[in-house]
Amino acid sequence: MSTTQRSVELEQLEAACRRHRLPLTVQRRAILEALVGRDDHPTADDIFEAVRSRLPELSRTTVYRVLDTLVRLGVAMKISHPAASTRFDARTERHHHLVCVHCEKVMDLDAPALSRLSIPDTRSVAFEISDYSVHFRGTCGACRRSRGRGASAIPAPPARRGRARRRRTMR
Amino acid sequence: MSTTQRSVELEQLEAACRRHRLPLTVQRRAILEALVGRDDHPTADDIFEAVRSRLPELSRTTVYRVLDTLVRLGVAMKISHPAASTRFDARTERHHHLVCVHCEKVMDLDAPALSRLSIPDTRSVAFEISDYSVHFRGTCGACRRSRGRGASAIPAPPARRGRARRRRTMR
DNA sequence: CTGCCTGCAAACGATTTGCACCAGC
DNA sequence: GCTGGTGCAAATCGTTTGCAGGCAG
Repeated sequence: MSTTQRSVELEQLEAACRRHRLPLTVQRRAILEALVGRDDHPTADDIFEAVRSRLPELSRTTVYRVLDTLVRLGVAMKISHPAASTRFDARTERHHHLVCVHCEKVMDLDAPALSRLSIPDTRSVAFEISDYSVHFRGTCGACRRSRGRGASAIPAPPARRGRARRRRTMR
Repeated sequence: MSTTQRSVELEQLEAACRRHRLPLTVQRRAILEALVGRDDHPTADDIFEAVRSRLPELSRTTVYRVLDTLVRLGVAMKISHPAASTRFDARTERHHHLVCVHCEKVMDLDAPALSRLSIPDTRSVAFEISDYSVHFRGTCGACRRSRGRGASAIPAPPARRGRARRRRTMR
């Protein structure tokens, strides 16, 4: 799918770069494209792995820097997540998340009713709300199957992900 | 406030420890007390600093381990936050958060209407929802004042917090 | 007693920074 | 050509782990 078709997001990036007089580099395009192409809320390292095949010279540092730029340009978002590493999302319209407390997977949830909540009055704390999202915690299908009903009140700690072991002589 | 008065949370901890046959150590008490005593959603390191004055022997490792235990016992929660380090909260009932996108401060928001949302149907994705919270993004009073209305679409990166520089010869 | 817990030091993983070079515009 | 971007290596920060005692029950 799509070598020629430019996604809406890519056009948003071009516009934003022009507006802020930031160069539209190959890396910025490629990283945004990789982010748009998936809905699993990847970490910076996930993106690095994904883009590497097309841009072998790419460095992890650049991925961090570009993702940060995309967020500042409003083309991507960091999503709130209790896990160690930050996850990103190219969907910037209002939507909600299902977070599995066992494996920490995040799924998108579109629920029009939830996207029309009345914004609470926060003038007393001088907070100006610009947007919101609802986070649902629970157990995903896979974890439900793999743990049966006997699950204790103490959930097992989620498996650590790591960056697929490379570097460092691993002795 | 309270050298003698035991908070509800402390009693919950005692009960939970007894139930799971876990020893009720000084550190567990002290750390939970520190967490209960504040509403700014501290990081593990914030707690470490806070408890150190009373327990000078305390190690950072223990803080991490105890916070993790408190979460597993259901006496505290990790809160979802886009920032690097995990933040904790001793309020375990359903409530909501205001997160400043500039300074990353988190404020609690009680809004009974928001706590009675109808749970969406997630059977199609086999996800079992156990609880939820609403995250509002926006600008807090302090940041609003310190940045005037001319604030560009590019928010400044939030100041890094760090752990108040200690260790490492700092050359 | 016995097992879980703590402190310490070191390992680790995620992210940032300093610097020299390179690429959009 | 100027300005900001990128790659590399090393530094940092947050968090976890291995191991030798210690303490609650």
